[in-house]
Amino acid sequence: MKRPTRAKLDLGPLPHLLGYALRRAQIAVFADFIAAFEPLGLRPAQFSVLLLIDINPGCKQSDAADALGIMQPNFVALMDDLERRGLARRAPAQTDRRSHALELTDKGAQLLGKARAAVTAHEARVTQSLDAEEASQLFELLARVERSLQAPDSDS
Amino acid sequence: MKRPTRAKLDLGPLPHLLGYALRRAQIAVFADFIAAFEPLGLRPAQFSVLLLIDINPGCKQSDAADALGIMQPNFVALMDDLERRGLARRAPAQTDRRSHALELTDKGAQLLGKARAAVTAHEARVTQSLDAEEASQLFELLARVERSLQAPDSDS
DNA sequence: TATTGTTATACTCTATAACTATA
DNA sequence: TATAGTTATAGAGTATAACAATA
Repeated sequence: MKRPTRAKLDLGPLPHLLGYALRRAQIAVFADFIAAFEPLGLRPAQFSVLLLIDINPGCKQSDAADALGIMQPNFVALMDDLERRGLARRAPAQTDRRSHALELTDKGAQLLGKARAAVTAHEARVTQSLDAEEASQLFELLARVERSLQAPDSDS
Repeated sequence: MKRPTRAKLDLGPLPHLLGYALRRAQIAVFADFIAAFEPLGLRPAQFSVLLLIDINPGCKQSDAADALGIMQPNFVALMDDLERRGLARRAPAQTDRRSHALELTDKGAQLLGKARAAVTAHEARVTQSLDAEEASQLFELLARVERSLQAPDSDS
């Protein structure tokens, strides 16, 4: 029972800074996600790529990276791994010989099925403390914060 | 004016996953913070350490790391940098010759003054799309989500 | 024996420059 | 001249094991 006797320090205004509160909540939610998806061998980014390809079959690699906010050079290794594991493939694009049309394999579609079930359970856990109205309010406020900071210069 | 002609893909259920929405909002808020604090030479973690030492002068290094959720080995380099820049120091602790009592230098306190002004302006920017009640609601919901995921086993 | 701070290390994520092959 | 994909690389952030000094 011997507790480490760790003194709890005063965090001052930190918990009232939006960035800090967001970071703490995000870390907690991601920890649940990572633990839940570890048996499937999927990290959050890998899951989002499989999902995106399933919804947009044949999409270009650069469009996929752009949609998920992943830089193209970093997306290459991600796709390499999914392809090596037989979950997705780079098919040749019809019109442009430079680009790849991304597709799920049958194995990838099958894994994504399990992932969809896991994500439903995960989502139920991380929103367990919120009723439907509160959850909807939280998403609304998060989207508004993000949108208000996006491209303050709309002329570009 | 020639736009890059980037196709906008369907993100499917991703925006309705709490972890994804949190991550997007957190990245946007941190981008504002990082840009605002770049002139002061402070990253988010460095600012939080200076703030914590100011509020808890003489605190132990391990307590500071624990309070901020930073692992002790990683905190060492953080403190090394702040000490090398003359912003904070490791004073010898009175009762325990193993531990350090963390303190701000005058220079560190002075920089923290500017940082407090910068953080006030930053906070006003990132909450500009929310009224007082909405901001308070957002903090409440974030804290509740985090707390509901913390230590599901309270016996440890 | 356990704790404080430290070193060494490794893995993930992120970011930029430069290359190739196509357009 | 520009784009799609790639390589190489570098920097943060984060994680664990093991050590010396001290309790």
